[in-house]
Amino acid sequence: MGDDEVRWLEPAELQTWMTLAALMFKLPGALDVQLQRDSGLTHFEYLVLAGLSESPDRARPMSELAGFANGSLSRLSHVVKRLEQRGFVRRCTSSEDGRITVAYLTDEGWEQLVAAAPGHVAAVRRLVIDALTPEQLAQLKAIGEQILQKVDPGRSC
Amino acid sequence: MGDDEVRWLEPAELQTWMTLAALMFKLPGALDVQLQRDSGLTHFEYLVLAGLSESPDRARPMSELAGFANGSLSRLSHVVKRLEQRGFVRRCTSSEDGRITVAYLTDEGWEQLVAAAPGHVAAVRRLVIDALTPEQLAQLKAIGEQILQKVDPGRSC
DNA sequence: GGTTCTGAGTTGATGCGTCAACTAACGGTA
DNA sequence: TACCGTTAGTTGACGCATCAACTCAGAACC
Repeated sequence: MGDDEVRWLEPAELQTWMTLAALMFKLPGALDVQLQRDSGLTHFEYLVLAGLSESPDRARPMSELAGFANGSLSRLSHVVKRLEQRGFVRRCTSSEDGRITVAYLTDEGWEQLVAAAPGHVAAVRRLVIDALTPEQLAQLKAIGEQILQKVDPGRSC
Repeated sequence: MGDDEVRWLEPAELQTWMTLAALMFKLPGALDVQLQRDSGLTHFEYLVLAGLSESPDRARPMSELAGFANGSLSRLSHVVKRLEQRGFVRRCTSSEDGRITVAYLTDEGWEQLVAAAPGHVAAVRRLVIDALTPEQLAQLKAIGEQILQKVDPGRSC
């Protein structure tokens, strides 16, 4: 930083930060465990399938899908390759723009998602939604958006 | 689950959840990038060093350290091995209980931490603390604790 | 005092994410 | 149409996390 004057965290700030840090470490793991055990899917893989299922024709360009699932294009490419090998997804290059690859959900992929969704939603409810009051949910949304603004400015433009 | 009646997420709940999910995906990455670039440390490695530095004698049993850094014992073991190879940490078995391994910070480890801390704290400030009002910080702490209660009941008992 | 049980820690194989390097296609310019 | 820069996507090597299997030390029980 080049500045000797460091503004260290005050005790209250530190406590909040440690709580958030613990949350970031443990919540993803808890969700992955449930999904992996009950459906053989990663949370990221689930988001990929969900992102496709929400789109018209169950199809979406890779870049767009990567943005939706909060991952890099490289990561998505690897994951989609594996999902394709499992028969959940297929790829074809766009006829309009030869650079674009559109991934689309197969019927098996759809069924896999339908089978996985109830358990996943239940886990999200149990761990997050039902642990908070409606007021806290609103607070959390605002807090999350403000932090994301700093972390990743220029998303959803 | 075994129940056909699934309580799906309502739109507001879904939005909050997607925001939190995006946060969980991106905040760890952002912090790791800063630490890796400026200090060659992972966030987890940083927490390990920080956990040792806060302890009397700069030493702590592995299990305790794993709890502090929010990781499994196995993960910690691998990480401490690497940190030991880099000269930042050393291990020795406790004289009181032969099962316990205590890790302790070397002088080089201490210097590494001191060098890394300002940049890391600045990143935490910039991305999280300064993005929120004091009121929101208090809200976030409560929210985080309530979720952690569900995710990992029986921590800090 | 030997046997079993539990808790602490380590290890190696496997699988996933990241990074850098690459291919290929489009758009513009001459 | 040839060249250049840009954008989309893929690939392979490397590093880290996870899981299961293992070792070893204390506790408990008889």
